[in-house]
Amino acid sequence: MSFLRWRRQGRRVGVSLLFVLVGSGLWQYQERQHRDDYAWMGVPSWESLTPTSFHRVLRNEGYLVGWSDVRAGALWVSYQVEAVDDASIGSRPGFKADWRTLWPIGTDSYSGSGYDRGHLAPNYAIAAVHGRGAQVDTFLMSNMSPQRPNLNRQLWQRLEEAVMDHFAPRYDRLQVVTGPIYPENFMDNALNRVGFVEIPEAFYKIIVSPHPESPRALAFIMPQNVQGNEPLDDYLVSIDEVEARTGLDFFHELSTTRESALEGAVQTQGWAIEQVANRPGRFQ
DNA sequence: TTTGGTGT
Repeated sequence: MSFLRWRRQGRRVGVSLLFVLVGSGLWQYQERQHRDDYAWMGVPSWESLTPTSFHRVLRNEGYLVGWSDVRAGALWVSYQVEAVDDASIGSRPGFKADWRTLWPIGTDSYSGSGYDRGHLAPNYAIAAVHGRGAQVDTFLMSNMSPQRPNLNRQLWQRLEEAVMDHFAPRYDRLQVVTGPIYPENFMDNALNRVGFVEIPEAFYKIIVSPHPESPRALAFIMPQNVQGNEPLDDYLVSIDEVEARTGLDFFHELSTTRESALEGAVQTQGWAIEQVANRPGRFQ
């Protein structure tokens, strides 16, 4: 190879490298922007890196998913909502498999199990706020978690309705993080699955009014076995409690003082939860 | 039906 040709090739490699660097820089920038739009103060991270807390972030229209390959389920979903004027949404799209999970989780994987395909990012709220494309994405099987019918159709539904009809109108915008809770010892529950999907023992939902100066938050943990007509405020917990049960660290970009103020205790002032705590469900 | 499954 002549010296000139070698130099030309070198330049080509240099240009290609430049493209890769600029391209991946842009991609990372956009990824960062996207995450900021959907996850106030950072996507949930693990408090210590264990096989059960490791997750990959799946991007969808309207919400993000933290997917665990070990659980074959989501550890969290993150999205934002605001009050909407028009309550009507499109009809329910069909459930869809999600090839990104690698696990073969089909739309019929839950049938006959006694568990519902419970939405983590909810159909109604995502559709009403983020549109039809986002609504379709909520029916990905990666957004489903095995949920007992009495929880999914009643207590959990009442909580999701309270988010849109009662909490969202009180503030400009809400950040919601929600997901499953598994037994403390992985081996105790490792084989308790619907198909490949591990069955949680409870679910959490964190609702934040992301005011820069004085953020406010509510957190709930609801177990699988409920009647469905219980008062919502029976299930209030601190965010610290959710972190202890999940091994996740929420809103880690907050300063230490802000984080402990927001997460250390149950603080219901401003939410008027007593007005919705006993509102009946739509599907008795 | 702002949630779903079952059976056709």
